[in-house]
Amino acid sequence: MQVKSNIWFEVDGRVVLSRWRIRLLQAIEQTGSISKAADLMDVPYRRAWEKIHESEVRLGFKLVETQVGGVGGGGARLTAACIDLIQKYDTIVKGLGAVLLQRFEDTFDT
Amino acid sequence: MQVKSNIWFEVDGRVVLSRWRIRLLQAIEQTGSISKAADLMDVPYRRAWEKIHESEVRLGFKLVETQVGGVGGGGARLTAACIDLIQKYDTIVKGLGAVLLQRFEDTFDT
DNA sequence: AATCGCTATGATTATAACACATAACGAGTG
DNA sequence: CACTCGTTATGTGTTATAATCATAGCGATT
Repeated sequence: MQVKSNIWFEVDGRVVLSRWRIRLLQAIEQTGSISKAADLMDVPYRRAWEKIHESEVRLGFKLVETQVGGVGGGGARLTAACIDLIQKYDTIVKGLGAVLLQRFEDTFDT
Repeated sequence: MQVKSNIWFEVDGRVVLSRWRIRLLQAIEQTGSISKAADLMDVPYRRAWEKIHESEVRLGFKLVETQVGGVGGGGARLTAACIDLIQKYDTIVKGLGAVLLQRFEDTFDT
């Protein structure tokens, strides 16, 4: 048996940022494209794009600046607002996982 | 925007205990029946029973001792192992929500 | 103008949630 | 002893949700 956790942000009761979405955004930052990020996350492009779009609509601002066509077919990069949000998420979540795991082990004597 | 969290236990990658399931079990403890607990949780009996059964199979021991027929048609009560698990879950989760909220407010200056 | 791979989105399929329905049970009651 | 009653347990069909497949359009570079 193991303990798991998730921490996410909501707007009007709908998810706008979760651990998975954070990883996806970071993958976009690394690869420079939604498509490559989707491959990295092992999900179809469709799903990656949809989740980002969903978050953007709910938040009311863009997380990803995309370019269609051009060299390499196009690409994507994170907006400043997105980078700021990721940073805030990391700050809030940092260390909590470790605390949780420690408590779990203490409680179950592993 | 608000922060949300969930903490759950897994066995072989499958959920065996979550906040929702804890509440369900506690409702069974209070009411003495899965049926009444389901009403309290505002879900059909079918679902309540299924989730409990699922958890029991995955854990390999019973969470709820049921009696079918008899006075009042039957009933249900938590096993000692179940009560122990609930207590462990509460111990682990206790206070984490408050810490999370505090961090959220500090980070977003609310 | 031809290319390339990426964005964007429509259409389809698979999966999970939900609601409905019903059999079996057994302590108490008349 | 036949009957009642509310509960457990489970089958079945339907609906909603999520994942997958497929394809059009773009534009800097060659």
